[in-house]
Amino acid sequence: MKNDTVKRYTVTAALPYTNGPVHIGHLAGVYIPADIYVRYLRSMGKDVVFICGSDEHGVPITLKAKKEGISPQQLVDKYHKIIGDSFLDFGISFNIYHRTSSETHHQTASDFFKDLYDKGVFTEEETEQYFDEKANQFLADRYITGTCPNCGNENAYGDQCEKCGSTLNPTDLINPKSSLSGEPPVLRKTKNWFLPLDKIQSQIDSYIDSHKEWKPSVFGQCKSWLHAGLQSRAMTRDLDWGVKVPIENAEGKVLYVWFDAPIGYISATKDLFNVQLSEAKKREYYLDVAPKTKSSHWEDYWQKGDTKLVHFIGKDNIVFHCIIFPAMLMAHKGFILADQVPANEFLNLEGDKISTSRNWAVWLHEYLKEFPNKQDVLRYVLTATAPETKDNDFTWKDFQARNNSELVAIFGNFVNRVLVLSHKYFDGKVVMGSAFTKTDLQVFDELKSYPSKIGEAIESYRFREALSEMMNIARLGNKYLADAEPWKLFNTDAERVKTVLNVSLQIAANLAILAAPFLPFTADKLGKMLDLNHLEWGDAGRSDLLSLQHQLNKPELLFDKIEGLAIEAQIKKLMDTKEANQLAQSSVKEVKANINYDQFSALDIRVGTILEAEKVAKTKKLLKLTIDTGIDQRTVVSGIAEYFTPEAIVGQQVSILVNLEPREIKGILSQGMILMAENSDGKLNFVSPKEIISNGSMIA
RNA sequence: AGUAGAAUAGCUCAGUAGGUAAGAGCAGCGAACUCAUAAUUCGUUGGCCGUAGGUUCAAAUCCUGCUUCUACUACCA
Repeated sequence: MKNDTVKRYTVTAALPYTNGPVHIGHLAGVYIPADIYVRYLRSMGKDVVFICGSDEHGVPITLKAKKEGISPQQLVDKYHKIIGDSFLDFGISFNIYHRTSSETHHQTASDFFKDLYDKGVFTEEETEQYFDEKANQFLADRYITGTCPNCGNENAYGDQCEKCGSTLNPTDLINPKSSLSGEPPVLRKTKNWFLPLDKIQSQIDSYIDSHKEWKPSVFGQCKSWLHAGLQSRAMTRDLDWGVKVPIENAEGKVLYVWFDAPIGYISATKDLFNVQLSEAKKREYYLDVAPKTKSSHWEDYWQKGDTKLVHFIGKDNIVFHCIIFPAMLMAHKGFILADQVPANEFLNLEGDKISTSRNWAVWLHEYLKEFPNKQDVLRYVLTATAPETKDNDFTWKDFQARNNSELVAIFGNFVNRVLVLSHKYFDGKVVMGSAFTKTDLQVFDELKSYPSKIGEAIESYRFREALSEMMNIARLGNKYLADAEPWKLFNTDAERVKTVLNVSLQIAANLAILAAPFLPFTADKLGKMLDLNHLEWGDAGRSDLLSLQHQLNKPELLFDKIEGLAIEAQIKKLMDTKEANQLAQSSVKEVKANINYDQFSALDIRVGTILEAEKVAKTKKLLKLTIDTGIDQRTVVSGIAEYFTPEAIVGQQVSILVNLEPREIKGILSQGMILMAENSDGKLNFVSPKEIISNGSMIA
């Protein structure tokens, strides 16, 4: 969309799922870039709403609530507050932080569904699903476990066996068990409503094709889906937690969370302008003041063609924001579609994937306790290392280095030296001496180029680049001071010194404006030190922001050095987490039921030697082994390829169960099973005799 | 396993309508300076542009294979 046709902006940030607090990955990938973008637009005087909220439905919420022994509502209440507070603390400037469990949302999502239903958009399908009679609910695939028909793993999930990697349907499992009650589930017929994406594929095709300017990863991901052909997708679920399906005979059914969540953006916008909202609700939604928008109708932000809609998300939600949500909006008619979807990649932490369940994360609410008032440091580091084009790694050492050698040394130091000099020589007054020199004018010229340079980078969603340009202003200031050397001139040419400090102060004043989208707390502090009134982007570039005789306040340090000790403490904390995880995982499994001696002696386990080994084509984990068992030479297929290369194990002695019924795996008849010891982290080891023993020896 | 994206200096990243000798910041090294949180400024060392081929007068850039990482496919948000 061309900028001159844009009248207003609707900016959304992915709704965080409310089953845990938010961490640095969320911040770096979604909320900081979105916030920079919005703060910049506001500073440009644009009409913009910035929308977010808690995504509070779905199966994992109900399970987590059960685990904690509280109701789903209590669970989402708890995390809504934690997450909302974190965003507030970090200066993520949402106009509203709404929630999908709200009345407004239930009504909006329900109406939306009903509208599509009445238009005959959905198809109905009756399928058989596993049902847990004890828990009285249908089971998602992931919550059914059983024995894998391919490899015999007893803990395969309903959708996949993690041992042999095969894709399963829940009905494939032998002895299925509900992970809710532990009882065997029964099959029950159930009806669900499907969005026939296949029927509107051509519309989606042309929508995506009209956005070749999207990031390669986003565009590519969409093309990949379209290439494969869109499938009909169920938009309802058999569950009691969520937005009730608003039609007859749909008891016990709710909207699929990915149907209801994006509608949450719309519900939030409605409540943003809802004048009837109580004060309590306003607090709950982090809606303190009326938004500075030109319109007070939510429709303008969702239905007018001159509104630019931008979704900030992580790469895992691309399909929902670029295909499914647009498909829903197209089917409903009357809504605008996203103009940009700047999806970021993922942030890793100290080399490992961030994981809520493994507690491998830097949680925002914990960070602020350990680094009080250092929101901007984290904002800076996460912007500088944002995973804009590929996954990136956050390390505490890098965090420290960027604070100490960039924020402290370049930005903080420049501001500090200017202010200290001004107070030392001129009692903190803005003064002017001899006329500007050629050098001064060149500095002003360069200064003038920054607002548009930074603005263009932000508007192109290149926040790393924008940030580094902002830092170049501080660099410019440091260099100017070093070249002009006012401390040397003061005794001989005080008039020149006055001018030099004037120029330097104007640079600092510009910094206060241009740093604001990235470092709002710092910009604010700097503004106070300079006693600047609220200035906007349009003022930046000027060389007269501070007028003569203007009194500056006492300088304070903008950033403090972060010592190695604090960093080591953080690293230690992570190492402790790692250890705790290993301990938790290595907790010894329960003993199985007793067997009698006959059952034991029925097992024929022998010592054998691997003669040949080769990878089974098209599999990740399987090796085809030829084993000399002493009795014969036979073929065994074993799922060990992730830990052993074929060359490395030829000649290895192993224990082999030789009287296991043969089974065909990937078209190869496997006659027996190699005994493996499995480590807590899943690593496998051969169970073999310490010394070479003749093949065929019995193990008993 | 398929589909898509990615791989450039120790670290974080720029760099494609193919074209002079591959760039920046940080770290490292050397020097200057002292207003400043030993911060700053100047200079400088680092790259077979993942790997093997191909197209071309010319390839980091285009094509193919391979390796590694990631997401999605996977009614799990």
